[in-house]
Amino acid sequence: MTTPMLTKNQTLVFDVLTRAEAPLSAYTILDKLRDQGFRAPLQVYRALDKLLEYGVVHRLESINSFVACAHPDENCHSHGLVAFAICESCGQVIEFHDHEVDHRLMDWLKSQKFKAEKSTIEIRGHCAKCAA
Amino acid sequence: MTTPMLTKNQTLVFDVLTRAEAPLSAYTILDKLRDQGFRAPLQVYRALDKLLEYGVVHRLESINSFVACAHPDENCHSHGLVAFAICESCGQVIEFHDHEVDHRLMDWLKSQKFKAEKSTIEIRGHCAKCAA
DNA sequence: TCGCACACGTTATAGCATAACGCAATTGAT
DNA sequence: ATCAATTGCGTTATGCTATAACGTGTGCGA
Repeated sequence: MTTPMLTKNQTLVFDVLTRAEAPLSAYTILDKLRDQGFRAPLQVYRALDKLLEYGVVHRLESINSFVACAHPDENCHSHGLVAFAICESCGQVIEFHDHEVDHRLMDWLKSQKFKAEKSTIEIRGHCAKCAA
Repeated sequence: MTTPMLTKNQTLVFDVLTRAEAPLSAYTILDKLRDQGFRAPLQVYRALDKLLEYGVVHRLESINSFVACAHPDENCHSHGLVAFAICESCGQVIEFHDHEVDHRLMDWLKSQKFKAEKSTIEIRGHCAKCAA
């Protein structure tokens, strides 16, 4: 799937996420876009839904927040599983992909005849800088 | 760490989770315990916090729910990472542990000098029965 | 017996997410 | 040209998830 042209709201939300240094909650995004005319959470959530669908934004389930994909040009959906390391001090997120982990998980799921659809792999802790 | 004696509220919450066939939200637990005198969310959350600390209950971040550990007798915290396959039809959860995946993830984190503290691995999809 | 730690109860509030309505613009088939 | 279907948008209201802040009671060691 190739990413279609983004609408005005989608672009605004995506830009905010791209500029952010750390994941943002939907309500934080809303606040940052009030000057651009955003009034209600739904405006943010609707844009996010699409951006997630296009694979240019990721949702971090463990912190109810959203980040721009680390490589929005390629299509993240085709990379297999995505994992995240989230620093609890500075908020920074490192996104990574590991085929070994993918295969191993997929094999296990297969052995259970479990049809995987969505996956969440999130490690919380402290990044190199903050752990010092 | 060995699990200490559970308090009354902790026992009530743990029993509800143990009897449940699927993960429960905190508010669902609350409703199930109204007859036992529960009135407020905090009673549930406080018990859950302890049960999570003891490792006899897991939190499923991607669905804001809680499940009893699949093997509460051993100590789950010493098993390395825990992963879950969550069926979106029947709600059933399969808990599993894979050292290969652990190592692989841990190696990667190490290479980034990232100090891991908590991990979340959750796969949503359809179980063997429901995928048919 | 004083002080501390801990579980508990209650009220209030904060934070995250979606339902349901209606309008406007676009597209594309008839 | 026109109608129907689709999609995005705006608004109000509501529901679900989680915690803050206060106070009470109980047990236990110094």
